[in-house]
Amino acid sequence: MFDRTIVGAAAPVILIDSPTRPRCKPPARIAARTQFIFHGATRPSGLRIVDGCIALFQELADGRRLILDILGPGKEVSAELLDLRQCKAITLTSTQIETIESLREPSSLEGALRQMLCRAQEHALLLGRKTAVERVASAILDLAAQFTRRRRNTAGGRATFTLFLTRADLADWLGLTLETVSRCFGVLKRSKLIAFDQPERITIRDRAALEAIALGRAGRHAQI
Amino acid sequence: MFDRTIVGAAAPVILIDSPTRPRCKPPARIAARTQFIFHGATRPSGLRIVDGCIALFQELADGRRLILDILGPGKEVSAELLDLRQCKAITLTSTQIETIESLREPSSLEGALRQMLCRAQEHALLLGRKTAVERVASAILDLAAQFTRRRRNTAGGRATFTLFLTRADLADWLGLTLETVSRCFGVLKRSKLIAFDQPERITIRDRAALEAIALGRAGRHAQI
DNA sequence: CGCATTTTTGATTCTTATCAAGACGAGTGG
DNA sequence: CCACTCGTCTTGATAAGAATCAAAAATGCG
Repeated sequence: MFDRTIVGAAAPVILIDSPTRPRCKPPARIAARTQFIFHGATRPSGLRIVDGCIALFQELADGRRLILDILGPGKEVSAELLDLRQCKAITLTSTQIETIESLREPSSLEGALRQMLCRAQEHALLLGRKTAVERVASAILDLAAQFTRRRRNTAGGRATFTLFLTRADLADWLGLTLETVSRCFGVLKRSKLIAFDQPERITIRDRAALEAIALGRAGRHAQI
Repeated sequence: MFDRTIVGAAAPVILIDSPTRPRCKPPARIAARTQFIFHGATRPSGLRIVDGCIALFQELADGRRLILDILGPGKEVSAELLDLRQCKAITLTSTQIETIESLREPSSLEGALRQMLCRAQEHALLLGRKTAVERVASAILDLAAQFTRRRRNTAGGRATFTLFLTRADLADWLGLTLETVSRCFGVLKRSKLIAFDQPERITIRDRAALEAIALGRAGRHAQI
């Protein structure tokens, strides 16, 4: 129940409840659904996601869960960014990370903090004032930006990407239930704003319309 | 419609739509409901709230508003903290500020960012996963911590403070409507967890119970 | 092939939003 | 001093949106 595995040489990363014990020399690959927390007391030792997906989340006393942010390739995680709060991290797919001991300028941490705060504020607006469909549209656009691989085939606003989050993860991120998330995907699919055969391979078919909904430009009671 | 007033000597603060033109030598007093934005391009010039209350907020395309944070005495505001996003600030009561050019160590900004992020994450949990009553209970506790004056009379968890926010402000902060906020105040009042004669002078009568609700320890369907 | 997990869909309930009206208080001018 | 207005707060009736409960498809895996 308390499987501690150190990632990296002197890296202050503790893995708990890890279903596997990944090789932990950076760059390391961490198995999907591995929960890990950072040991805050030690020296800065940032990690950058090379490939994969990590969710930062928080829990309420009775188990209600909220995913605070979804981090994709290029995003940084470190004790300084995470230890603030009882915030935990979990990989949503097999994830490759690299240490970034090298670029430890003071500006780096501040920039990362600023970016996280920026995203947190945007997400607060989503949670506080957007409808279910607007939330899902926003999430799809955010994830498309983070996880769409090749630039080609992105013409006309089109983009296809892998959803590393289950409907339940999305629900915990967007402050909804998994059924509502599923229904919103259905609505957007039937309206031909998105397309998917497998539930985790999403294609954006009409980015402009999706953005209009996500930003509330379509109005609160848009029929879609 | 675009009334620019510079606060402080070289302070990069722009007041727009200010109903009055306050004397702007720091420490300055700003009238209630003065909206102001910071000019981000200039050099760091933080402000600290001496007395009063400022709300940071954001708007959606169709006018839906979300207050991101409520700042009381001791809290800092600056271009670095605010410029991130189309986030605006407004005083909720007559507010006195002081410049903090003096303590411009690099650590200060980072600490302030960290604190804002911490509060933003806590608020995200509130917006995403708490019920209306839980949100109002959380807000009351937060505001009590920020705005309760004297330590005396705080025995037994009791505390009385002035609510600078209207029910509509609270609604925009908590992702609710003003009617729902009012009803929740009524519920908490009838349950004797809080008391008030004037709607803006709130007394906490049972802090422990309020905390239990705020933290979700009472369970999602608590009868109160 | 069976089993487990995830997703979808349907029926119903519950919470909160919306719409509406009245109460209260502060400020204004006769 | 008293109507009058304005803004805020409270309360009630109703509606809408999302949650909950339930069950059936789809998918992946050993």
